[in-house]
Amino acid sequence: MDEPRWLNNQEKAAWISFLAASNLVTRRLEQQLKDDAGLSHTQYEVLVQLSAAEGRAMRMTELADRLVTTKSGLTYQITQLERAGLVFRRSCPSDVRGVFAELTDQGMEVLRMAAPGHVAAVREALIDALTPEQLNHVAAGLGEVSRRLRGTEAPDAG
Amino acid sequence: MDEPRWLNNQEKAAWISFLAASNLVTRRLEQQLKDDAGLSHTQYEVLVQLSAAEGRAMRMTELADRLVTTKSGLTYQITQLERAGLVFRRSCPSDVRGVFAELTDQGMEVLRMAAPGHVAAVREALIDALTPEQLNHVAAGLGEVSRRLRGTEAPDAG
DNA sequence: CAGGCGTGGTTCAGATTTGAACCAGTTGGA
DNA sequence: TCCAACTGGTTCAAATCTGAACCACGCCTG
Repeated sequence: MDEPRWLNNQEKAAWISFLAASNLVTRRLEQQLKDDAGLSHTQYEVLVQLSAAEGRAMRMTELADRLVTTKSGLTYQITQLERAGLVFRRSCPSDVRGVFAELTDQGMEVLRMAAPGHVAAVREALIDALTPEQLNHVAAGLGEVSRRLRGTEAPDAG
Repeated sequence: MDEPRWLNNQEKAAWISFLAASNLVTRRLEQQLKDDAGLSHTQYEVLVQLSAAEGRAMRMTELADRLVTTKSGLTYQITQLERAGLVFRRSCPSDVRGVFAELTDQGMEVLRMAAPGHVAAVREALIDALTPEQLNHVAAGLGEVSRRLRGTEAPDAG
């Protein structure tokens, strides 16, 4: 068995800052949304995606894919949002199995109320912490990382 | 109420790639560790931290801090690891309230077995996806982000 | 030395996530 | 036409996470 290629100091630093930033930012935004809008970050993202979609509606699988979550996880969250009146399900005309999640007016309104605070938090946590040039470097790097991972993604199990 | 400073396209792209990369990488590594070593990423990180610590032991709070998790979450995971025989608790001599988590030989061994596969996965997901220069840019940016967030962190509630 | 406050960890109930079935409908080829 | 393989979503039990209480002890001041 070959000696694995351990990380050198630069690489280790990159990895550690990636992990830390990922956790810290996630945690911070989760907090902010919960406090200010009573939404989890996942829920907020659902609203955002739907609000930008054709007819404010999107298929479950497509949505799960965008949010990088599992089918069963999304089923749960959509049920919650439906209960809260922010979203409703309707079946897909072209495929009986399919389900659309559609944003309600109330959902749109909640999103409108939540957005400014959320954007401010995103700025504070990430955007305004960096120079525009730094930000572009980060975007380029992480964009590449995402593209690659999406390409070799395992099929969803749930 | 002032119009919030919405994100421009560059900023939006940066934010989206950050979120996607964060989720995708996390998910991928979680998967790899579970499959190859039967550990969650949190558990793996506990072993890593302890293995690098003085006397292979660390205080609970310190550990929770490093892992960017909550006290109660760590309590749970340490209990799991203790059950598995990879870690044990012992009390702190200088402060009766304090608890040390200490790595067992078996824990060290499990870490040794898991590390190569994990490092390979980290390389594939992040490190080797980028040029060294890109990687340094990313590290610099995310390092700055982490530093800031750590500075203004809310006290742990759990 | 008492009293009040802060800290270190744990406990607990409730919310969420996960992956493995599972059901139903769709598709492609024999 | 028929059937096997696949896809879209849901369900379920088990694992994990979260935050609020809680307990016990350290620390500081009067």
